[in-house]
Amino acid sequence: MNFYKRTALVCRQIPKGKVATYGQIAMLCGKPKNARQVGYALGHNLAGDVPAYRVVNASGILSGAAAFETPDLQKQMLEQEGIRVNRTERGLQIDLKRDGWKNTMEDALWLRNEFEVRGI
DNA sequence: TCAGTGACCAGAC
DNA sequence: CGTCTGGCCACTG
Repeated sequence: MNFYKRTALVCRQIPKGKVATYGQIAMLCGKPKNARQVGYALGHNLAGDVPAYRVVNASGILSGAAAFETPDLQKQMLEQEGIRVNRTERGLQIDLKRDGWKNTMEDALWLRNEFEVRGI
C-alpha cells in the first residue's frame, strides 16, 4: 500500500544517531493523522526493511521495544549510535530535545520529490 | 456491515 | 513535569 511504502522511505531517511516520532513520520508521508498506522506498519513489517528502532512515540518513549527480538535490543541499537536511553517508570525514554530528528523544509521537499519520482 | 484493536497524539487541566 | 479524554483510521474477524 502506498502509505506503507512512504513510511519505509521516510524511516530510511532518519539520520544515524537520531530518532523520529510516529507522528513526525506520518506527517512526512502526507498523512498527519496516521501515526497509529505507522506503528501498525512497523509492528507487522509492512514497511519493509527499515531501521524501526529509530522510531519512538511523541513522549520519546520506546513504545515498541517489546516487539523486538530481545527486550533490550532497541535500547542497545540506539546506544550504539550514541543516543542516550533512560530507564523510567513509563519505560525506556529518549530526550527528544537532544536526540530527536529535526526535519528541515529541505528534507520535506526532497521526500516529496522522491515520492513523485517513484510514483508512491 | 460492524465492533474491536493498536509500537499514537494534541489539548485541557 | 503528570493524568485524563476524545479523536484518529487501517486492518481484522
